[in-house]
Amino acid sequence: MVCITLNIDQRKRRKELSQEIRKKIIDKHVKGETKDSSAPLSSSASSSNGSEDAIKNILEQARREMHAQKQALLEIESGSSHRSIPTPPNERPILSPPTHRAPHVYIKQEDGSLLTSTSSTQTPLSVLSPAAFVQSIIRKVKSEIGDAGSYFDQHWASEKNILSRPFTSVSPSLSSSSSSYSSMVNGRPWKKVENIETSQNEEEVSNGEESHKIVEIKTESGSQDGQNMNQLSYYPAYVPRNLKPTVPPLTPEQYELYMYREVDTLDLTRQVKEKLAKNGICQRIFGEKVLGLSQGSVSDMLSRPKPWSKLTQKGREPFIRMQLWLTDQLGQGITQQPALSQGTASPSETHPSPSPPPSPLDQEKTPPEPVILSSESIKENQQPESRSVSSLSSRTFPSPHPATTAGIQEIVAMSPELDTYSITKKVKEVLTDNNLGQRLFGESILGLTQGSVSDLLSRPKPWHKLSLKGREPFVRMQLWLSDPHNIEKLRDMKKMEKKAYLKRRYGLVSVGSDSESSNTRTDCASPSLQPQDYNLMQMKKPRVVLALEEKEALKKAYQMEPYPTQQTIELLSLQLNLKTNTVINWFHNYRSRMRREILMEGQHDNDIDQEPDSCDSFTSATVSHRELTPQSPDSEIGDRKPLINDLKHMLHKNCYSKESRTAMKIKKENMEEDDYDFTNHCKSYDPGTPSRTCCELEPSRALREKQVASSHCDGSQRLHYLRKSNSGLEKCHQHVAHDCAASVHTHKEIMGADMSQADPISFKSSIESSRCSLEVSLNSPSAASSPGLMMSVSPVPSCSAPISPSLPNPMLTKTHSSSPSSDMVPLHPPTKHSPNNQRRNEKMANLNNIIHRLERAANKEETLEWEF
DNA sequence: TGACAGTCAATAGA
DNA sequence: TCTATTGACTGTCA
Repeated sequence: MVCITLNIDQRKRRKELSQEIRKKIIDKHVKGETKDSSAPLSSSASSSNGSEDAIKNILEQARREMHAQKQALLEIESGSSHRSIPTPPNERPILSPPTHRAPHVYIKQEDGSLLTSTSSTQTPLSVLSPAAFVQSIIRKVKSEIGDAGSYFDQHWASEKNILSRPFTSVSPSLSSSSSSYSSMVNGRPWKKVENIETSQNEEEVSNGEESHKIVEIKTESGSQDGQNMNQLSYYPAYVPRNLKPTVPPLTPEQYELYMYREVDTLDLTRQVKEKLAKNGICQRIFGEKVLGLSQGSVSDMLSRPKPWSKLTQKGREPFIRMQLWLTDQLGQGITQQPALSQGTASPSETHPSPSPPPSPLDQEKTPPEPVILSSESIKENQQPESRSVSSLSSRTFPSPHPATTAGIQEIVAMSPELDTYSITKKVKEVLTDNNLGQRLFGESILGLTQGSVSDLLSRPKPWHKLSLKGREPFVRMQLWLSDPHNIEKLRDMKKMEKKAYLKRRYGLVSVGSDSESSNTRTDCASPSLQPQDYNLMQMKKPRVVLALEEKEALKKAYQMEPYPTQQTIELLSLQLNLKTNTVINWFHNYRSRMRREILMEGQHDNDIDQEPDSCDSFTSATVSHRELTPQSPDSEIGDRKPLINDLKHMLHKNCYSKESRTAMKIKKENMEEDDYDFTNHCKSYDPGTPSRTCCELEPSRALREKQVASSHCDGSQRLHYLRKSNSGLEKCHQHVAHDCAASVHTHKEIMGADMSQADPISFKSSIESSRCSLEVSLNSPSAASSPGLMMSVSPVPSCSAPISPSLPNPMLTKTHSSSPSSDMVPLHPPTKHSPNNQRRNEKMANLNNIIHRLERAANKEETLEWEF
């Protein structure tokens, strides 16, 4: 309950913030209409708006002052570490509207239909998430005021959090770090540690993870003293920082040169990326030698360049350096690498920004770097783009949606509700029809690994359940779908990947730039396996694979106690001989996955509900739910809408799953062994016709909705809910009367028997048996408190058919075998796929547990409402 | 600190 | 070879 409450609060909070952000953006864009729209793909501001300019000037002035102060502090202080400096609220620069386009977007309408629109006018939002937004403000302020010791790192640590992310440069690692930015770059702590332990020099170890670690560390430590940088890289993030970055900061004069010039950071970074790629320059080297930043920071900047207008002075520094580098005005050590073909369209030629004279600073920061390698760099500098394939994409698959490079997150933030199910469905179709693998798609388009893609495609969360970050992949999918050349491009990538693979395989290319580099481990990997790599491999933590019995035990434990106490966890770990962390992780994962799956399927069911053959009453109930649950932030019911809907979906799913529908279409299936929980219950049950199932399920849903309504709504809203649910029940009654009278009778009998056996307070005791979970729900206060209701239509129990996991339960078996009449009628006929049933059961358990907790919490004050 | 979202990546299965 | 599963992890939030 606590958890749910928190969710509600979080949702509320996010919603408020989201609205606030949207409002800001809208305001901003409304104000910014006069902005220079000619800037191609520019996310930089060209604010010509007077008031904005004034504000901007003030801010800039303030920044300059702060900068001066910081510089002074920098001179005074040395090696200071983090200091938490109280930060006054600061303004958040708002992005000028990039001119990206977000072509066809499937927009989920209120009525559930899809609206495909060309949202060329979509205005981006430079926001990661509402929470991140707020934090970024704080961090930004910190970086602005910044303590001297963490000035540089603070800058990027904060700034990059609000960078807009391009659609194209999709790197799994980067993508994964979108919201937090950190390090998601993929870290497997233990791996990182190993890397850290084993590598003495980050430049020697090109392991991607390690580089990520470096990213993380450097992000924390920021631009450090050059000589210490590498060393610091192997320290935890809390390592005291040095003040001096690898590359001395640009002088105020240099800032001045660019300060008021509009720079298309997007274009700039694109050019840099091209140049890096063409010249095979490693990001890490580039970052350290040219920008004075870690590879991660470079990667971030290149893949998610912040609009110029949003950059602080310090934030602009790297971009200035980039310009200098592009124009060969920086220490040209890097660009003079053999592999670097200077002829490669130096963007500088086209870059509008003036080229300030190379400063001594530049000379310092770009010492010749003979170390640079091509193979290594190739990979690394592709890493920001995306891994392997995506690295190819950076060259050959520039961007399926160039415009979206303005910042996918902006699009996400501004995106209307998308139908994730439809999108994923479509994507799956396209991928399948065109024989395009998930891996390729994921790595090059979504910036995710195959597993994640599979996950997303098969179990897309409802839009409203996704955080901004979580919505990103779906927006990318949407954008990709709208790209008329998406398939061709992906195919090209596939070819390129093949070529790269062949090259590598035959020794032409020693470094993986192909599929194997699909993970960060190969980023910037050295051509050959280093000794430390072997060490790493040896030290690699083996993946834990839980035995079936262990899983079953955990599942049972979960059904009994979804949120196990520490004691329970320890007990389980002892009994199962597992690490407590493994048990904890398992519970986390299981809860999360059950939740997600249920939601996803609920969403799917919603779609199906729209179909003619779906239950009218439920459809109406669904609609009514939507209608009744406005998204007003201050509305309790609104806040609870997701929850209620979730519950509804869960119930719906479990009572009316697609499997059941499928099964119904498929005819009666052979009951498999692990369907025993259903088959045993259904011996007297004829899977029957779809209509019958529908009838059976409908009441339960309506009933459950009623319960949910009772427990989560107040006043008139609750009444409304109840009316609706009653309406559904009435319909169900009708259905039952017409189509499944016999079945209903059976149900009644069954329910009578069942309910008579029900022990409302046998939560714990019921755990002892395998029927635990579902019966927990059945016997939950709400269920118990509405026996009449149960009796009248009965499907609830069927809905809550005993979950009894897959392991046979003597008790259960006995009960059902000996007393057919007491068998619960299955919600749906057993499906052909036994895992589905089992999964459904598990989900049911999950659902019921949730409901149970809700009801338990609401029971005290809502008791009367349960009966009607 | 716990719950959670999101993700990676090893592994299993088709 | 591709996809699905899933243990583990990071970062965020309250």
